[in-house]
Amino acid sequence: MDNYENSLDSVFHALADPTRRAVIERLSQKASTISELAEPFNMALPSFMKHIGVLEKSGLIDSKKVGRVRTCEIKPEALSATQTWLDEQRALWEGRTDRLAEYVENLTKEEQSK
Amino acid sequence: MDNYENSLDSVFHALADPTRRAVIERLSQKASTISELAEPFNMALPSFMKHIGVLEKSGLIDSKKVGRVRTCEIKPEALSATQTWLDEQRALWEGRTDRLAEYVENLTKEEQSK
DNA sequence: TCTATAGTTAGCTATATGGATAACTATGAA
DNA sequence: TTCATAGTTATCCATATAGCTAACTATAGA
Repeated sequence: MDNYENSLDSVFHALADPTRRAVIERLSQKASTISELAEPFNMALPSFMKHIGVLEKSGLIDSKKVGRVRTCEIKPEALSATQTWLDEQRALWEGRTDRLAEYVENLTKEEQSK
Repeated sequence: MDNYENSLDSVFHALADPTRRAVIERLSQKASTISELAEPFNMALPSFMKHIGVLEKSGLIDSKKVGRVRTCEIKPEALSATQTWLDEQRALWEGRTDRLAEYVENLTKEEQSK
């Protein structure tokens, strides 16, 4: 199994592309075949397949081929790793004693930039 | 302001690098100068500065220079965008009627791969 | 058995990324 | 006013990424 850091690298990288996020959005709703997933994209199939490969290597999706049809499904556990990391950062930030002062300062800046 | 999709692209991309995540972890605890942030990394300063640039363009951090010292601080709002997206995917997945069956299937697979 | 369907494999290209060094600017301190 | 500190700018390089086309394999259906 990959270590936690490597997995964060590959999961965040996989999510940094709109095509791949759209695939995840589809697969969050239902398992789908390669053709079904590729259909909305104006992209050659081998190009699309690279995105599927990136998602699969990151652990965000899983796929199996039955006959000539490959079906993909999401693996929600992989999303959890990123959520955990993000929650940790937020917890650190929220635990800071200087948080309120900073937050007010940010609000002031936003107000000024309007 | 960039649109939501572009911002997800750049925020996820920014987080897909261990150096940049380490910077975020530090800044979640306290605002710090460039030198302080760069110190733990065995990397030339201009290389490190590129990471700071990526984080700043993504909106994850902010910086201002006073005298010759540049101080960076985290902007936790930018983390929220990714958390929102991830929560949405999880909600979709959790709302599925076939969820339980899939979950059991995954558990079975994990069991087999032990 | 022929043919269409559903992917796959093998290359090619342009651009982006993550690193480096060298040389520079600007500021604080002695 | 000289010197060290803290970044910055300009260039360069190797590798990774995201796209393409062409040609292929394997299977379902007529």
